[in-house]
Amino acid sequence: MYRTKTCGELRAADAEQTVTLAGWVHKNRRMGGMTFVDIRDRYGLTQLVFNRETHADLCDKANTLGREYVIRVTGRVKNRQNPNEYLPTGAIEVIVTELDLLNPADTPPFTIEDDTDGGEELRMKYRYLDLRRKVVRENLELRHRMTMEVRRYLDQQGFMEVETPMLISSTPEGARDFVVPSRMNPGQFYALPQSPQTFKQLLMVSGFDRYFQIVKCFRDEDLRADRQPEFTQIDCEMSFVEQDDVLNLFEGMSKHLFYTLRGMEITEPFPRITWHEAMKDYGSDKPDMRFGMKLVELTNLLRGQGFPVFDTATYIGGICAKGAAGYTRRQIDALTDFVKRPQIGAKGLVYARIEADGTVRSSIDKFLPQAVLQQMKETLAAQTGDLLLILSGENTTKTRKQLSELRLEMGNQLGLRNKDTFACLWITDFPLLEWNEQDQRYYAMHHPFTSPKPEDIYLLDTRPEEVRANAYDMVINGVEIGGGSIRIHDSALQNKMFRLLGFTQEQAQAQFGFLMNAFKYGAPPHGGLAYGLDRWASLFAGLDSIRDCIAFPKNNSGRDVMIDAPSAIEPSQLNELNLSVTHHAH
RNA sequence: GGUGUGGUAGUUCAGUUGGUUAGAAUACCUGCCUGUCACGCAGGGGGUCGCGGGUUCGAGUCCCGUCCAUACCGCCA
Repeated sequence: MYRTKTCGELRAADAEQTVTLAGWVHKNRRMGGMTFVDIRDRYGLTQLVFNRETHADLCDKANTLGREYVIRVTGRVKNRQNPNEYLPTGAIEVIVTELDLLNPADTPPFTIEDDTDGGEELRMKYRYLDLRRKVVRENLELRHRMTMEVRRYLDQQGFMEVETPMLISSTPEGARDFVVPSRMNPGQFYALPQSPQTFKQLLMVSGFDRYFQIVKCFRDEDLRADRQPEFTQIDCEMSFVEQDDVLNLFEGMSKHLFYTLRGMEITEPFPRITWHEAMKDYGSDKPDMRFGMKLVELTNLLRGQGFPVFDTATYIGGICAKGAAGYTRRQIDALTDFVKRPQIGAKGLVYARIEADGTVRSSIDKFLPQAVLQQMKETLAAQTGDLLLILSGENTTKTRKQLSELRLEMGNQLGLRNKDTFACLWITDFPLLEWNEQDQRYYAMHHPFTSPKPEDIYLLDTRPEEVRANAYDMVINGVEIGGGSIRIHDSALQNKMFRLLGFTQEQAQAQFGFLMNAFKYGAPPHGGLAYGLDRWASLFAGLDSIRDCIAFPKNNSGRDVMIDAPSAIEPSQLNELNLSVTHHAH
C-alpha cells in the first residue's frame, strides 16, 4: 500500500501503530538536534519527528525538505510529550523511520496557510496551490456535499437527472450568448446555453414529469462578485403541478440542505410575499429579511410642509434605525455621501433623532413643526434613541431603491446582517412584462414561457404591465438564490405572448418553433425553477464572492489568469472555421 | 461603456510638503539551537516604485495618458 493512513486521522488511540503517510511538507522546524516536519494532505496535518541522536541520516535528510515537497514516510505513532490542542491530530506524532522524497518543489509564491500572505490575483494565477489551503478546500467540500444532498433529495422525490446539450442555438432574448463556430457548417454558430430552459420543457412534453440537472450555464455579461460567465444551476422542472406544489417541494429541499449542511432545522414555512409588497416594504425584489427596518412612506405627512425638496417629491420614505440616534454628524455625513454616490444617486439625506425626552430633532426642523415630527415618529414606530433616515424623489421606484440601499448599509453598520443567520422567503406574483424605454417594447420579466395568472389574462391586451405572472423567486439574506415559474403549455397563449413581446409569427416560429411544435403534441401543465448553486454554496460557506466556492473561477474581466484564457487562435484554426478576425488581441 | 479604490522586495504593506543610499513584516538563503507547533537567536541576498509622457535643479510622491486588478452602476429574459 502506498500509504496506510491519511494525515488527518491519527489519534491518541493509534499510539504505537506503524503507519505510512504521504503528503506535502507544510512546515519544517529545525531545532538542531531534532526536526519537526508537518505533513499535510486533504485530510489534515500530522507532525513528524526526526531525532538526530537516533536517526542522524534521516534527520539530515529531513533538514533538506522545503515547503511543499512531496514525501512519504513510515514510522511509529507516539503520544506527544507536548500535545497540541489546536490540531485534531495534536495528541500524537510520528517518529519517522523511513523517508522517501517523492518530488521536490519550488518555493510557492505565497504561503499555503489559512491566513495566507497571498493576494487575490496571485492566488488565482496559482489556483492549484490556493486550493491546497484548508479554507478554500473546505468551500469545495461544502459544495460537493451540497450537490450530493440535492441529488439524494431529488432522487428520493422521484426526480430524474437528464443531461441537455451544451451546443445549442442562439436567441436574441435575454443575456448575450457565448458563441461557438461550427466547422462543418461554415458561417454558422452554436450558442452555449444560458439555461436548459427550453430543453427541460421539452422533457416535460416527453413525459419525464420530474426532471433535474446540475448544469453549467453561460452568459456573456459583465462580471460581479456574485456573477461568473459560466456558473452552475440546479435546474428543475415538474409536470402536473401548480405554483404551490413547486414552492412546497423546493422549500422542502431547501430545508433539507439547511439541515444537512448547516445543521439548522427550519420548522416554520418560508414567508411568501408578493413582488408588490417587497417593492413597497423593502424597495427591492430580493429583500434581506434578517432585519426589519421596513421602508415607510411619508409622502402625505411631509409633503406640503414648506420644505421645497419634499414639496416637489412624488415619494417620500423613511427607515427607522434602532438605537442609532447616537450617530455623530460625521457618521451622518458619511451616510449622506453614501446615498449621493452616483451608483445610488440620491440628492440628499434628511435625518431625525428621537431624543431622550421623546422629542424629535431633525435636520429640517425649521420646516417641520414638532407635531408633524411626532406623527412621523408614530408612523415609523420610532422610540427614544432611534435615528430616522428620510429620502425623497420624483420617481417612486427609484427612491425606494435608494432607501433599500441605505437600509442594507444601516443593516451592515448596526451588525444586523450576521452571516450565520439565514432568512429565507419566496417572492411571488412578479409582473409578467417589463416596459423597455430604449427599445419601446415589452420584455418578459422572467422569460417568454412564463404564464400569466389566469385571473389577469383579460388585462393582456389593455394593460399588459399590470398582468401578474405565475413566477417566483427564492431569496435568502438578500440574495436571489433561485427562481422559476409555471410555464405556458398552451400554443395559443404562447403565441399571444410572442406577439406582445414584439415577435412576428415568423420570428417566433424560427426561434422557438421546435417548442411550439412540441406543444401541439400534448404538453402537460408544467413549471419549475432553477437555483444558483454557486450563490447558494457561497452563502452557506459565508463567502463574499462566489469565486471562493468555484475551483477555477474567472477574474473580473472574464479571464482565467491561470491558463490565460481567452487567447488568440492559430490562423489555420480560423481558416478551418471559415472565420476572419479583424480585431486582433495584443 | 461609466464611477470609486488600488498597483512599491517572492508576498502583504508603509513611505511625511517633491529632497541623502526607498523601509517594515513575512517568505527565501547561511550559521547556531533536542520538544517545536506563528519556534527562537545571529547574519545575508532580494527593488524597471505597473507602463509611457510631462512639470521640476530634483518625482515612489505632482499632472496627463495608458494597462492591469478590484467593488459597484449600466448590463445580467
